Amino acid sequence: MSIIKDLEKDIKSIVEKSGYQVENLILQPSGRRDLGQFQLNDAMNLAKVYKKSPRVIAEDIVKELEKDNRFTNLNIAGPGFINITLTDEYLGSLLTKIYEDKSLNIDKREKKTVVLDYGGANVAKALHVGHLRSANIGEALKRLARTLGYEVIGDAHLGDYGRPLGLVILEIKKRYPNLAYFDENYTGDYSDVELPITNKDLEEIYPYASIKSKEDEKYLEEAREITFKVQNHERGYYDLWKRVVEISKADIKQVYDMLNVDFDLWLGESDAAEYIEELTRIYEEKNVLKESEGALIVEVKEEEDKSPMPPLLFKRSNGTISYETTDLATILQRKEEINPDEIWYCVDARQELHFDQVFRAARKAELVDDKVNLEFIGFGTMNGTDGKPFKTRDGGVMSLKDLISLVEEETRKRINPDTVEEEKRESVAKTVAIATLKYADLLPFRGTDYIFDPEKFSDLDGKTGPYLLYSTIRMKSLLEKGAHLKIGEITKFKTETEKELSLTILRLPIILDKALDSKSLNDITEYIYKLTSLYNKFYSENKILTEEDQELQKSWLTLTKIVYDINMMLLDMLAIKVPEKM
RNA sequence: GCGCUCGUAGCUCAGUUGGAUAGAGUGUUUGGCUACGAACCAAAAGGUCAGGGGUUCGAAUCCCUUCGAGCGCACCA
Repeated sequence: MSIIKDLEKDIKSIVEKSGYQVENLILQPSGRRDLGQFQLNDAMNLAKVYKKSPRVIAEDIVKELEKDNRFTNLNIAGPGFINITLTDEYLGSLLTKIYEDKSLNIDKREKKTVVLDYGGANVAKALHVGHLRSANIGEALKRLARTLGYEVIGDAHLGDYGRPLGLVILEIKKRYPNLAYFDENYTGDYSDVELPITNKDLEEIYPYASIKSKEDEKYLEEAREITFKVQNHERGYYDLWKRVVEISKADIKQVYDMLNVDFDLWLGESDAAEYIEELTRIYEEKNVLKESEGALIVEVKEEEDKSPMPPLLFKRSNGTISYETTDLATILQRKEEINPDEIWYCVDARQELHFDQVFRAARKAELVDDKVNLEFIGFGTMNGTDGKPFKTRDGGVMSLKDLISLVEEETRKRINPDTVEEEKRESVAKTVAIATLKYADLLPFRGTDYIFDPEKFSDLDGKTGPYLLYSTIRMKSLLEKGAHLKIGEITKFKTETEKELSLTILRLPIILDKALDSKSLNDITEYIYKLTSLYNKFYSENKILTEEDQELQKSWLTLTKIVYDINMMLLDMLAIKVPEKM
């Protein structure tokens, strides 16, 4: 158990010793730092239960707390707030313990297997700014959950099924009608066939076909037919699709690599398609499929629903499979291949209704055990400065690659030529650019729609990724220069800043816990900024390496090392890399 | 129409299982480098927490209501 949780438990038992039962005692930072480091609000709540004045209860509790020599400056304020301050010796000893054993500043949870579905990439479509959030949030959530003891399997769940594939193949057929893939008499091996199509072509072909299908009914019908052929593994069409997926996947992977996003599985919707037969059989056996207007549906509406709840479309009237059904098949696939305790979906908040339907339909056919938690982790939309989904000046979407280059232009200008060797500057510029983007994206609460302004994303001062990298590198540099000095114990504080910093360090486990509960990273991005800026304040107040009081110097270096280690851990959790120099 | 999410400083956002004096960055004004790395630090100014009502010892947070915004409502994914 973490030190802060231990302390909470101790205080809880002290409160109980004073004669009061508390359900859930929370030791929170005092809102009045002039009165104490922590505050207890329980006296006010207990007043109702025990029908006593909260001040009297607070006095009883304080009387008991005073017997403990770890606390000092105990006082009661306002209606009954109890303020608690730790003695310097005690606070220092707690920090020393953390220096010696980092695991004392983290609360592991019981092991669970989780499949995390994130990324949102689609075949034949370039990753654009809209994909940033799922990638960043999903990756960080995965790392956070692993740090707290879960086994997490990240799945890219590539969008490689449905109508888009029909459109792409159709357009390829229009442009290259003589390809062996379209030759019914061809009996050879398709891997020998030369395909004159690059990823760049695909990125142009799909939007072209998509627009055309909206204007040309006949074209759309042809695409539907091809979709059907591919979904039925028809020779030639299916093989070409596989090729297209490979080309596209290689490019997508490259962008995810840049973002330090790493999937354990690169399964796609089409892999789940293997399970559709079995899925259909289960749904037929459970007798939950209904025919409606020529299509097969699952009713998912419940009595107490206030909101509209349309039925889940299982099979379209033209025989093709909807994406609701591939999502159900994916659940079945994960159940059979992985058997997870939870499945998390890190996707756009606008898909909430869709997943609500899918989860209900899954429960209805008992695809997974009741205990298995299916969780929708929706994130907000990135809007432009006009409040509408972000578009570039010419009205198009901005690709992630373009965005990265844009920010990179700014970071390149700021690299210190005295510390970074010339041949490393390009890669450092890229690392800092990625940090800028990721941090800016993870700063708002997950569910918030936020305004995306490329210029603001390129800002390198203040509460930004570069600030954190710069500060962390400076800590490291300091530790290296002071490597010959004593370190390992905190026995002395000179100013309030150091104590504040120490208290912030102690709060880490609570922050991690909260972040995993809310499945949002903004608690962590806020925390790391708070910790770093407090450290920078401390840094500017003192000259550590030239300090003559050796005990103080030792305490300071130890504090530096603890903060440095936490920063490195948290940045890694956010999938932000720290360059050696910048 | 029904439903979901939201409205906090000039701008971008935190803060909501109810706690004391509502925070941060940016922008504006100002001070601090012959460096333990200034992509830093310090200070000032900036708020009827959309409006109104209610519950409570206590409300940005919970309830009701008005106004405003975004999103979603089966054969696209």
